[in-house]
Amino acid sequence: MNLTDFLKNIVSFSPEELADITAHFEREIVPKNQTLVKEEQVCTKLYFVEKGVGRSYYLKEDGKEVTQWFFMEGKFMSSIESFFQQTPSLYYLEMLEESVLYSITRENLDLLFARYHNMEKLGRLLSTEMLTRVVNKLNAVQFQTARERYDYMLTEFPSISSRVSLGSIASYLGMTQETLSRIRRADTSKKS
Amino acid sequence: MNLTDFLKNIVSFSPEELADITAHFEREIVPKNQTLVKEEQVCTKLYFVEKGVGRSYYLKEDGKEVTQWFFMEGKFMSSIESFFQQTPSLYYLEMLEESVLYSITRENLDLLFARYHNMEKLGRLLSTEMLTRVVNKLNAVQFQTARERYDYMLTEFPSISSRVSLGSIASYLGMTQETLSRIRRADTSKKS
DNA sequence: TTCACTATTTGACATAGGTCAAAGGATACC
DNA sequence: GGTATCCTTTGACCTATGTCAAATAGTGAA
Repeated sequence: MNLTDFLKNIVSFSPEELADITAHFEREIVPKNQTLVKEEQVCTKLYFVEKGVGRSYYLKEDGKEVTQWFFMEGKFMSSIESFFQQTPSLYYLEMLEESVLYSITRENLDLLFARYHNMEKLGRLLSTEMLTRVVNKLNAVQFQTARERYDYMLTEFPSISSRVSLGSIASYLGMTQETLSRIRRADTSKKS
Repeated sequence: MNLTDFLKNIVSFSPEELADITAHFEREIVPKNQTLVKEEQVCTKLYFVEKGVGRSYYLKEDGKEVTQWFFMEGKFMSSIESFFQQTPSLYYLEMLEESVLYSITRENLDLLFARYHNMEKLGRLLSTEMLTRVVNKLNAVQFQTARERYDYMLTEFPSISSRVSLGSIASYLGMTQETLSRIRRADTSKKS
């Protein structure tokens, strides 16, 4: 999914708007396991994932990584609160595969928000969409069994299990990797 | 917190914009325990809570109510996905106290979004703010003990415990009311 | 191919918080 | 003011999932 097509599908930008907007993004190719933002740093960019997968995570007091979200192709990725409030990030951002990203700085994004009414609209729509996704996860995490949470995740991120390590997925789902491993075992024995 | 002041604090609207925007809202006074939206209905309005407290909740298969969110004075309240996608609501909305609300329909809101660039900006800012709140709750619910989740809630909704029933709060926090009751007991014995 | 390292699976056991049931307390209605 | 109803607390017991430790399987570098 490329950036221009993605934007066109959400808001009907004029060709001029679209050209100006995309001109403010910078293409970046980053290797597997690249960290984009560390905890405590201010996140200076918003990224569009054209190719690859990323995740945000934080470290618990005991040093364990907890995945907060996965960012697949065709999604925007950032440490949202840090990026928008320009405060130190609570999260790390990293790419889990070699990836093609389009990045935009806060200043340029603000400039586009101010310049184009349609751009604000895009921001509003993407942010309500993300909100409903997070609410879905919240409901899954809060009231479902480990088993059901795993099923929820497969609908939210269908291709994830083959692309991302067990431990990253388990912490995203709020369970240990042992538990996730046992769930998968139950699955394979059932379906064979 | 009244609507005009609230709006002014977020985006610098001109007086004309502000007057036109607020003119599209309707003041409603609703009694305690009034249901605004039922499950399966499309939520037709977005509400601003001037006075009172509301909550959204859904019913689990076993019929138990699960509180999804509380809406205090000075916040917007709706079944967001239903309102924006015009799909049947997964949630009930109800007011837990006698309340003063300002409501706007989807058509009027869309009209204002289209008419004022600043209005889109307001929508974007409110929606990212809500997103960070939901993310905070998600982190609390997913990785904290019952005790810590209770503390999180007191920072998010400081006055809630005296205004809302134990059961509503417990389900919001993803625990049973028995557990919440035990936490509170531990609190009072500690602090005396 | 082998070695070294990392990721996953499995087992035994521990525990936070759930369930069920009953007893108090508080509230509201007649 | 009494009684019905609802809300909160308490107790006894149970279960899903966590913890810890070890075995096994995968993967990449040389």
